[in-house]
Amino acid sequence: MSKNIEIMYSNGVNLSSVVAAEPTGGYQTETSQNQWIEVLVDCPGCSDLFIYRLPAQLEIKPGDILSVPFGTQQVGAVAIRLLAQPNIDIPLDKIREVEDVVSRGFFPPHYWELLNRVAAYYYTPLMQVIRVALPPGLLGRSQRRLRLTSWGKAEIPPILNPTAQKILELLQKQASGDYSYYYIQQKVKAAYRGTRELLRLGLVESYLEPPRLTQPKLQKAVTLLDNEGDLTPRQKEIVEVLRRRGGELWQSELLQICSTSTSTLKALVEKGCIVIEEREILRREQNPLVAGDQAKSLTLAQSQALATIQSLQGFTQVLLHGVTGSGKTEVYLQAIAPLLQQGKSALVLVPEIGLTPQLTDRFSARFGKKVSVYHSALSDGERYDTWRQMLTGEPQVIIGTRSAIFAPLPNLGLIILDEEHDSSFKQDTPIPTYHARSVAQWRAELENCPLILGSATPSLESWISFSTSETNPIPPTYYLSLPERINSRPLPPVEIIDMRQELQAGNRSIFSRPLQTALQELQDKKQQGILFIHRRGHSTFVSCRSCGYVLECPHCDVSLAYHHSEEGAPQLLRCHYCNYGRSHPQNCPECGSPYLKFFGSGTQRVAQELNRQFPNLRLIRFDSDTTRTKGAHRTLLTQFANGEADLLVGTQMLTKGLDLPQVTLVGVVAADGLLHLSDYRASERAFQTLTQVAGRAGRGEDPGRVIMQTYTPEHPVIEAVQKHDYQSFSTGELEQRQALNYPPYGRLILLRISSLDPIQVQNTAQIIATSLNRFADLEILGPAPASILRVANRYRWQILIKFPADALPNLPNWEEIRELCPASVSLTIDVDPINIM
DNA sequence: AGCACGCCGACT
DNA sequence: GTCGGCGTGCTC
Repeated sequence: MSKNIEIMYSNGVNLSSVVAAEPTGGYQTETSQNQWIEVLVDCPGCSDLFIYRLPAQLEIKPGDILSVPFGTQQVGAVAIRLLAQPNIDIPLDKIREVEDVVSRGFFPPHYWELLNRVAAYYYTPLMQVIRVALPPGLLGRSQRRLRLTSWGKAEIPPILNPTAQKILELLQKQASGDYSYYYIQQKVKAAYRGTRELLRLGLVESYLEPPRLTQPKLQKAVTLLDNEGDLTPRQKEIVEVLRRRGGELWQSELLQICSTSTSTLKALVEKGCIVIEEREILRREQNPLVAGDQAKSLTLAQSQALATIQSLQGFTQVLLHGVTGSGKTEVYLQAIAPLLQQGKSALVLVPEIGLTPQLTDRFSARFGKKVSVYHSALSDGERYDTWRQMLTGEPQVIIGTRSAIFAPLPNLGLIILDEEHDSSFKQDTPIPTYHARSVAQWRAELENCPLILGSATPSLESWISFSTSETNPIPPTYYLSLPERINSRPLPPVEIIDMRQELQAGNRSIFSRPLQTALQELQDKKQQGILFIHRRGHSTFVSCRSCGYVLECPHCDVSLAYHHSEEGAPQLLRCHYCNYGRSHPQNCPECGSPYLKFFGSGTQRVAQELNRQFPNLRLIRFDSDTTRTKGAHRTLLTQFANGEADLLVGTQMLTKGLDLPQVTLVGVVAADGLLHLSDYRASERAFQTLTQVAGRAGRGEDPGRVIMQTYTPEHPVIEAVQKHDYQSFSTGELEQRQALNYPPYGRLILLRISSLDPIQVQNTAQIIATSLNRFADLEILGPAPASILRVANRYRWQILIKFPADALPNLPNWEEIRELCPASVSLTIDVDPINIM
């Protein structure tokens, strides 16, 4: 399969020839011959290589990350290959010198090939791929800034033109009197006019700030030396403390322990008793200390799966299909343990940070300090340090989200994608629009190591490639099943409640009678539950009872969601697409009527309703509103685990691998919100989400139950979820996919076309679609406006290209397609799109 | 991305 | 005539 892909996509801009020079193994040792170096510059639209002179005294190897002068600025770059001769005919005096080496020794073996493959497959410039692979703050770029001169700070200026006046005021308001050009241009329109005036009058000066790069954090460390001199009692005391702590401490710690000051230490340095030196300290996320634990005993299915995994050699793929609560994590842990002994590392990818506290804690408990997390919610410094730490090659476990698939571990022994069906493994903005599962497959192939895909509800892509019994597939694939929960706990029974009947029976509450009873029992029995709601916020839209006017976002074609704030605080309407917010009006903006009504229920509304009906029920809201701050996930889950609440009320976030053994009740307020979405994956996603959320119940000693409210109880997805029947769901769904040539039978490429100009996008979309019609092998769907035409003032159209997965269609030259777009229209090519709304 | 260069319409 | 808007192209 992957061989085909290479052939299919090598017709684009072929960078593989460019970077095929082995930057990893065969470094030229005789660098004195090489006076020049070709680099890839971090600049949009510059996919060509640029040549630079090697400065004397600076050793540069391919793969090093550099800072180079580029035009008037300084930008980041990656060294590609050394040259003995400049290979293009440009005047020698135009070739500039490399400024500096920012980081060395990145790019373990095969890493280039991986990046190239991603770039080729997703039609993305290589530099964009390198950007996702690197931690932020390595590829720097200089910045043009403006600051007040002493003149400008003091002087009451002469009469200035209005823009100059505005800029001067802006700068004077700031303590340092210093802003970037970019910021000023955002704040003041036609800023250049004023800038020029101010520069001419000498009130401001413009300067180029060098790139700000993330730096290793240094801290003073105190080391004990052998020679005891003639010491005072106080000094002896300090030396003794140091000795007891192993002869080495951070200066700050030592000062605190001995409650002393640096002058005392200085005296010890002078006596030759200790040395103080700057040492790099790793910034890591502060994880609470977890008690160590031991390998747990396995069920039969678990140990069979483990035995298979441990017997794997080289590149193999495993689908670990384990029902919710079947103990996949324990299999991962025991699969990794021997690898670390062999000096190898493992990479574990998870969908979102939301579920990492529990998972990382379990990994930390087992492997201690060998575990690091890597995801975008870390600070730049933490990401940088974790990343650099990987380069040491120490055997370790990295747990991370999507982008961690690029973690530069030199000695990778195993890759695990947990919850592999989860759509957050796919990036849809910005480019490259990669799927971590595909990248993981390439990476496992290149590193020649096994890949484990774990899920209770495998994606149909994975399911089909593992269940079709091809003889001797390459790579070897294994389907491993964990059909039962650990300790023989049953899967929870799922009760389907027909909300139409509830309404007929006169129940107008958002809670059905069975759910109400269950909530009441929960309280009486002192048990815990989870309530799943499809949306956050309070109400999905606000409408006027008199004229029917719906409050909408001024920048997007969606209604505003109502967010209820704390008592007394202003009530807020928010756009869930562009985050626009405004206060809730007293009266209808259209007709002035004071009767505004809230429709649709989000987490807030449900929480409010619960408070009204069950005032003694203590609940925690768990959605992206309440988990926005760092560490909030952990805090809320800890509170819940400690029994400080009875009910966890939340969105999708609840479905992602939470393991809360005390939960006996799971309620789904309205399953329908998931079912009726207009893309071909809606059923698959609904099945996965509902099965996963149902799977949170009954994971501990007490049996669980699930109550699922719906208006369409006969829907096949609902029936499959009720029976915990993955097989019949996937069979039915695959038949439909096959009939329409949708994935996994067909492949898709989505062209997203957007612009601020509604007419121009539509025209461009039409032109592109027409041009695509020349390709007989491709099925072109569209152009069509996106289901929400306007988001953040951009009008969006799309064209879906469908073609058979196993054929090698003649694909368009995307550069030519791109040229059909005027400057104001942007085109994104999304290969294997997941979000086609 | 910046920043030059160069082309057009509204002013002295 | 010139100033100053903005579209186009280059950066080793």
